[in-house]
Amino acid sequence: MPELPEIETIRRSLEDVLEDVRITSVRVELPKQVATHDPCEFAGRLEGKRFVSFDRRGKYLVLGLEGGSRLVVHLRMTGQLLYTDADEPADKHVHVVFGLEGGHELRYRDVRQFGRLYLLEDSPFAEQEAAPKGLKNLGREPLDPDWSEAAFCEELRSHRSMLKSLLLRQDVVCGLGNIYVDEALFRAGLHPERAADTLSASECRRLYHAVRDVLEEAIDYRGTTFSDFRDGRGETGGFRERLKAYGRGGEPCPRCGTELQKTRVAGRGTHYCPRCQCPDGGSSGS
DNA sequence: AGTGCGACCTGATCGC
DNA sequence: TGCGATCAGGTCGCAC
Repeated sequence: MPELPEIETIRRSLEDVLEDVRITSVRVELPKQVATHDPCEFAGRLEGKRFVSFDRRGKYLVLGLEGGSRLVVHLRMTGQLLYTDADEPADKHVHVVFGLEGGHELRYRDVRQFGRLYLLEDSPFAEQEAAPKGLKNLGREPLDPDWSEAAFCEELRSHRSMLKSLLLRQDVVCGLGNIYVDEALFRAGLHPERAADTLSASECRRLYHAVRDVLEEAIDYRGTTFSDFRDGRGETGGFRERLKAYGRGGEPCPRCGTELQKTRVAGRGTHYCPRCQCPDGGSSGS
């Protein structure tokens, strides 16, 4: 569930409270959540280090530590990183606890236990065996100023797959998940099952801007909370009520009033307007 | 190259 | 009241 806007929101909220803060202890209660080390070694390498940088790559959070190592976190579906007072009670879903100077803790909480923590070195991710494949093969950052319309259109035309599958691929464009793919396709007026290599130049352009716009707006609203997403301070996001398609199957399309459909495309729940996003392309004008 | 599916998990929800 | 089935979805590995 947490996608680019949610990870970016967490990144910012952690930067506010963790900059130059020292880790005093590390407790791993569910070892499988740490992918790179056993609990003892993980703790030993982190204790005493300060957080010095806060970055994001796609859906990965990259926390830089004093000395150059990096704590990389992928939240998958239900992972949370929560900054709290140490005396705040923790529930059974808190699986890793970083004790911090000043009586606080950073807690990794994950109901479904799909998320992973990686402790990596200073060198490029691609050179590290322990780095997750997905991180090594990450595609372009959709909010990078260097990500051009032309590059995106060329990429689209080189694939025959459905738009939905393609936009979900992190090695093509990183950071999109099920929610923002549906939203971007709705905004662009493109059917999720449309073959990528059949898009006209103007359709490519619409999709490019739809992706960027929806991500930027969602960040402005601090992400989308369906059930699990919280930022580092435990706050929910405000973008949910601004979603136009995702989670709205059966409701009228906000643009034309036709009933929004919920189907399954590429194995995912998919929400779209059968009129505004008609399959043969069309010019969904306005 | 692409597609589809099972695996990994728990909790919420629904039908009976 | 409870029990089983189903769904939710990010990523990986595998089969076709």
